[in-house]
Amino acid sequence: MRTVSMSLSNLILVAPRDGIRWLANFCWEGFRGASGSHGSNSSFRLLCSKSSGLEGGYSRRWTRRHMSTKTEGRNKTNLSSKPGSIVHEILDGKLPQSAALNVNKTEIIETQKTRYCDIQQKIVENKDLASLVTTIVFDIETTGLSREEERIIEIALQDLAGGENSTFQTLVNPGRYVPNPHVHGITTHMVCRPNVPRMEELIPILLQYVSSRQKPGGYVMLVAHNGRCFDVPFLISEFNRCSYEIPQNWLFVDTLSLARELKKSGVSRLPSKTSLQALREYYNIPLVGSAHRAMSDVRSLSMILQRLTFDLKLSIPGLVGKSFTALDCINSKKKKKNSG
DNA sequence: GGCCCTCTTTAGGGCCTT
Repeated sequence: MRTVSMSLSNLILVAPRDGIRWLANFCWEGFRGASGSHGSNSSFRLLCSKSSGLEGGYSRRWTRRHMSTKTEGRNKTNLSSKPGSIVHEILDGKLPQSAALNVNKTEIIETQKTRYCDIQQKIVENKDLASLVTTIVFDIETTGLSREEERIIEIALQDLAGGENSTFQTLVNPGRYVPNPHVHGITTHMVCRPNVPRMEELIPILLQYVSSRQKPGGYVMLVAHNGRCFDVPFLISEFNRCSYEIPQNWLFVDTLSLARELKKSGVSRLPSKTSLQALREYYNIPLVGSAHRAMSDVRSLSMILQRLTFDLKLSIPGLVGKSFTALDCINSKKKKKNSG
């Protein structure tokens, strides 16, 4: 009987051949651990933040206010114990800007490309390295579909390892009118509030959260449905807008691609549609919370990922082999521009 | 906007994400 505390690394190391079933068990335990707990809310006090209104304009006045995000789980991590470091980063305005890119952008992009490829290749070739992979399912809600013009208004993540702070969710203040509450139920009034963090305030917290879940010297595999075309490019766009970059050790997996692959293989009688809702209904996964809210979709996707990987006989190295990087998204966009 | 399918590849339409 596997327990939540048993790490995926141990499972993979002991007998890689059974990685498929173990991944499924692991996901299930992680999900059950997170959803079954009452959790603990963690509020991060940000001493400095830009105040904003519906029009999206910034006030340069730094204000003291309480900003809340929410985490759940059982094991302690260094996230909640070090709010000061988050405050420090924002106080000093030490945004990890890509100043170096201005020096020799091409050279750095090539270096990053090599590094990204190295990570994927190494994990696929050396299954022991799979123990260093942290699998996090995530979802975003936005004001619309265009990453150029729209903004993120909610983000949720779930570390499939479970434990305390295994989930992270927060509304995001877009500083503008929310035109599509009929889609997700998130209204302008809910997000355009002083205690709702703006994206530039949230990113350092998000980076620290993911970092807190990461194993020493490890990698992060972020999973989203239709992530390749929507969530990841949207995230890249928002990071860039706030002068941040997606960390180099983040790999991404798109469950839409997995579902399409499974459908194509004929192994499973998947429905013609491969939307999140269709997959949830096909696998008889109960809806937790409101559909189209970020955490609800994350919980559904955590279960769907488990089932898809089981049906596709995929272990962690197999998933990594199907992953892509932020740079892949950026490069494909550039190729499209050049060819057009 | 990338991916997949087909009545296809010299293309177009639908899915999927909010």
